[in-house]
Amino acid sequence: MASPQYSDDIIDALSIDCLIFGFKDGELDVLLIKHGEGISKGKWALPGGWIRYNEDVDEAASRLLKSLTGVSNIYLEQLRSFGDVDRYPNKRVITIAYKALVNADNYSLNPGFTASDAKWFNIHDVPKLPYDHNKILAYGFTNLKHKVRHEPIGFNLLPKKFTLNQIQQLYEAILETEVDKPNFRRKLLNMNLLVPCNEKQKEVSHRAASLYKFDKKIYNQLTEKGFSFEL
Amino acid sequence: MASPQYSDDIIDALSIDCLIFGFKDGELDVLLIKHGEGISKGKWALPGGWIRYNEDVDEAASRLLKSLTGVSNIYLEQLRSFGDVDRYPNKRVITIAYKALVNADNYSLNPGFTASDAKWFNIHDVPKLPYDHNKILAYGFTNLKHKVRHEPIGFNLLPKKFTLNQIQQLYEAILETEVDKPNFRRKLLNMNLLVPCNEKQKEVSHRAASLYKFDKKIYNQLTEKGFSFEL
DNA sequence: TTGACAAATAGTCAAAATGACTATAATTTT
DNA sequence: AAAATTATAGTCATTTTGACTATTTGTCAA
Repeated sequence: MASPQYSDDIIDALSIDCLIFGFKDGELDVLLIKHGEGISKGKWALPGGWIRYNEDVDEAASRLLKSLTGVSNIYLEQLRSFGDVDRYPNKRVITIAYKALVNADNYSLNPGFTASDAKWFNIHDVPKLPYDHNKILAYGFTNLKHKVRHEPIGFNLLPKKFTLNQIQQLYEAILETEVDKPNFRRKLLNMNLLVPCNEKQKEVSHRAASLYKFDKKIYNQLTEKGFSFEL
Repeated sequence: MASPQYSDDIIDALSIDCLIFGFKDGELDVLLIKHGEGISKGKWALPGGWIRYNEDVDEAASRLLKSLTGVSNIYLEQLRSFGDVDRYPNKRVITIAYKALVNADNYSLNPGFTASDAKWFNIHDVPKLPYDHNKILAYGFTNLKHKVRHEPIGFNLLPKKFTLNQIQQLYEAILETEVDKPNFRRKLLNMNLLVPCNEKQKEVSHRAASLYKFDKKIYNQLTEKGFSFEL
């Protein structure tokens, strides 16, 4: 058995992959890195890597994401693991996938470690990825579609203050459908999840919309308890 | 690095644990085994073990469950993995937890392999388990509570033909709450998920209830699409 | 400065779903 | 034959929905 000798010894049969969704200009994106070395050099892939013997798996996910992309301090949540025998070439590697939602505007990408580049890709414009990364992405996207109907999700994907239309566009981007505007706002406002900022958006070439923010307490309550948001 | 030499070589940093929920006489149960050997000999724990180099992780879960308890041919679904540094004594082991729902009546338990005993425990009567197994159980139970509101679940937990009261008891056991009977049946029947068998239950000492079964097609549709069943 | 436009926000209304009940029906046991 | 039990049917006021129409507030271009 491989045993931990140095603090950065890694567990060799187990990797981590991060699926990071971003929202920007009404579009849903995914964060990919370009491998700078290794067997997939030059290919775009989900950011990921190996787990050390002396760190929790959750910690490993945050560390890897930060070292590869520069993105830190976000809430990563475990998606599931993928363990088919042949998912990785020439070696048995099981991977644990993590998922996070971020506001793409807030993150400047700084590729590092074994990544030569890092970039946001539109969800519908993702190239063929190595290993089973397309499968992980598909699973994560489906998972997000389900999630959006049962708990609030905009907190991480939207700016602090946002308009009702922005949050509607977010729902539409995730669910890949269009919804009726008046009905959407009525339903959303009735949940008491949003509080008005008493401010208007600026620099738009038409009537400015009111800005809202999330009520943190209600948001957490609803995340805990779940709700139903059918559209 | 440990390398695969024989087909039953195992991956040493990674284990599997199975959380099996059963429903019987209106009660929600969990399946535990008694360790017959190893560092937890004599203790009750979730059935689990090691993954071989030449099997998918999903396969490993089924194989282990069967060899330890005799239960086979059930749909095991991955729950999530647990990877804290200190979750397992003297060694770094990350575990992948699986979950299944079965009709406890249909399964005769046959302890085998490293298990000296296998038994159903009422969900509220589970002893202190080794490692982080109580944490896994708690996570899985919460997961089940959420799930029951968003997709049909009785298919595996109930007998082929069942009464409306049985399915209501199942919901009450999972959600740990009581619900209004007429309203529950109205809501359930309106979903078109159930089809009447045109049969009555037998050998009850009061008015016999009609038996229903699931409409497989609608069941699958709803599982796919999700729904909202707020109580 | 005025009218065309764009988008935000308000309001209408019938239909459906919900929650809290009450009433009745079908059995079996005493 | 009455009492007990559970199934099933029905009532009704309130809330939520879906599909709309209408109005307001602003920019921009002629």
